[in-house]
Amino acid sequence: MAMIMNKCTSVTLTRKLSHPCCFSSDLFSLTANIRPLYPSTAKSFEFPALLLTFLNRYSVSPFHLNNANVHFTFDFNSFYVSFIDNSTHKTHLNQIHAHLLASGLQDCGFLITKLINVSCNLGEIRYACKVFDEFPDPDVFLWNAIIRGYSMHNMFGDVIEMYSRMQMAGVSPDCFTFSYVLKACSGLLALEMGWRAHGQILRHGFELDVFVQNSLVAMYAKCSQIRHARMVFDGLYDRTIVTWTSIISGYAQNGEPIEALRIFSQMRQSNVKPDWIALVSVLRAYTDVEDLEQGKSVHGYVIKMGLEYEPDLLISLTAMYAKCGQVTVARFFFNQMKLPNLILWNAMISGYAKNGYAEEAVGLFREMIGKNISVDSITVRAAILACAQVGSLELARWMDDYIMRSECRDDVFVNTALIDMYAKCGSLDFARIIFDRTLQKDVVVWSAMIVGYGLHGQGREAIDLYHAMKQAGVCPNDVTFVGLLMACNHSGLVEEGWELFHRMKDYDIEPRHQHYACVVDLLGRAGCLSQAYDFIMNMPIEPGVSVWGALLSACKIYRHVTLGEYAAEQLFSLDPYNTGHYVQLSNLYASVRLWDCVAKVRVLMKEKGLSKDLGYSLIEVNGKLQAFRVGDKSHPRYKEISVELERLEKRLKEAGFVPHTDSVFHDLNYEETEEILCNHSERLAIAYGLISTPPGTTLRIIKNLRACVNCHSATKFISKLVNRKIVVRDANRFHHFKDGVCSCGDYW
DNA sequence: GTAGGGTTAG
Repeated sequence: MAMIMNKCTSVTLTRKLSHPCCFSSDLFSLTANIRPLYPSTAKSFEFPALLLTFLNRYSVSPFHLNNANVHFTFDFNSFYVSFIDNSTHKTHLNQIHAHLLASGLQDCGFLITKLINVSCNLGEIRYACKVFDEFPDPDVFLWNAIIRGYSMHNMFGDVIEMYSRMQMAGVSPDCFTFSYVLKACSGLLALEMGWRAHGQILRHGFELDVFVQNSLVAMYAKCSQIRHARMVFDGLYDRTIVTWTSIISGYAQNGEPIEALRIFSQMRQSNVKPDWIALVSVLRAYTDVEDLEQGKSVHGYVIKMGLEYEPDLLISLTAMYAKCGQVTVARFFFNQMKLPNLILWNAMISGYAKNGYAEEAVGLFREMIGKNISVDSITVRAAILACAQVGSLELARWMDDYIMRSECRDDVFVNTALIDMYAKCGSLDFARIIFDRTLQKDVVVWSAMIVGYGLHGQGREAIDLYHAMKQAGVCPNDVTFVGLLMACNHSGLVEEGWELFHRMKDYDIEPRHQHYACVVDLLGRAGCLSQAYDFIMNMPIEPGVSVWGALLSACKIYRHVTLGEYAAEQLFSLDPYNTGHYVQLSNLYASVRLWDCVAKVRVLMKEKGLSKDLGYSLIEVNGKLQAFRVGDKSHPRYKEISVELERLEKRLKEAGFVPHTDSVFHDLNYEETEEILCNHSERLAIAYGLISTPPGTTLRIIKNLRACVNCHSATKFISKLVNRKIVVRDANRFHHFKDGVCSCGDYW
């Protein structure tokens, strides 16, 4: 065997190999000959395997080796490339690096570039940096390699820093550099930087590069500049699936799912076939608009394309089903997943929470914690939303306690959700504690607290907070005013509410349906029904369900049948399948004893296949929620409850309580009516609360419907008779009963 | 060696 050194970059090997069977041992001897040249590397690598790869590259088969004198050039660069490519650890790279330096190859930039790329692939970004810094005069490839390393590890700040160092070093960027830089701008939401990069791209003449173009579209979309993204997109002649996906997801991310879907159909017309990432974006848009049918058809397409095993696409499908209310289907997918990732957990939990499956949401959240799966602020927010729905203060306390010990404790979004949760679970005091300890309160934090006060009918506190908010230099928004107007309504501050409504224009806030509905409610509460009607007629926007609903409520309170009928007509045409409107009208008729009309409404409902929602009340005792339905006798302690109920009834009568009979749905005779009223679920819950808690304990009740006049009146009496605070959350708001009065001032 | 995706939403 002969070995001729050809300077430092290659050797030529000539060898006559004797026998077919000896191939591996021949390789071994070959190795043995090379080894002294490279003592350090030879020790650490699977040298023969590498050499075999190498021989293949030069089309030297074992056959050749066995039958002829083999004569080939051993190229050192390729040799190093093989070594670098096959490295699996930093120590390998370090040896090669040392060897390169020792062989005088340190100037061979492309090998160092390779070394840096592989280091970065192995996650050794610090090491890559060290190698980079030791290289005397890096070219654009080397700069790109180190920038790529930072980019692939989402270290976008470092990408930008290296980019500016590169510019200072006087090295011109290329298309690759700009792809990385734009991606970093997207990641950092650094629009200013993105603008500058765009300018430089034009100056360098890279605006026609498809990668650069796609990166620009994505950057503008991520930085909420969807119009600019669109301008770039519209200017493109060649659009790849990546371009289309960027603009589609851009619209979806910027809250314009309809436009996203419009562009998707354009894409289909251009005969561009979607891949799984494109479908993920499309699914997101259908998820946002909660279009189950279209979502399902995407699912069909996924199956047709054979993409149903793409894990991340399955996650999007699960999220779509969960958000569109198909939680059982979603759960099926969820269960199929071997190792659900955080996004999937979040999609499932928020799907449950959003669709009223609060128990399931909380259960899944507990499961995550039990399994030590790390959660993020999105998980926590979905769980908080579920707790707010459940309405259990005990559960709310548990959630709060968990968050205090987690990394989310200073997250503004999480704290806002906590304020909302406590308010909805009946405790403004705890809501206020969260509010007070939230640093850097933004307008939404202030608004959440104001809405909380509104929910509980504490109008004065809401208005005080509004002034404090302005004092703190925070500008109110439309939600703030919804909270304020609601607060005024719920506590009878008619003048103040009217005044606040007119302050909205000082902040350039266009009133929306909710604001108008609040004003109608305010006027209605004051008994100014014709003013309320005029106000509606002069609205600059078409009055919607909430506005007519407010008018109908007021008509019911003041027994104004003709106006009430008019409002109901509007409601029936806008929202024909909402049972509540029919019940309201029926109650209005009942209040003036127009039993024929009550019957007519009942027939109307029957024709439309509607039935009155079953009322139920929940009461929390020792952290457990107990449900009571109207006339429910299934409770294990029903006997005791009914004894207590009778006792209460007797005491109520003695105290001079006269049942109101006009709020019932049926035109029954007096005795029957009274009995049904007595069994109203709220009363059952109170009776149970009284027998299962020590004297003086506040009773907390949650109802699914609005409070009825009779129960409301009775609960006022009871609060005085038994000397208890009773907090009732109905479908609309909170009632705090104490000493015979309710915080709502008898208007709700 | 470059570009595109998902979970929340007061």
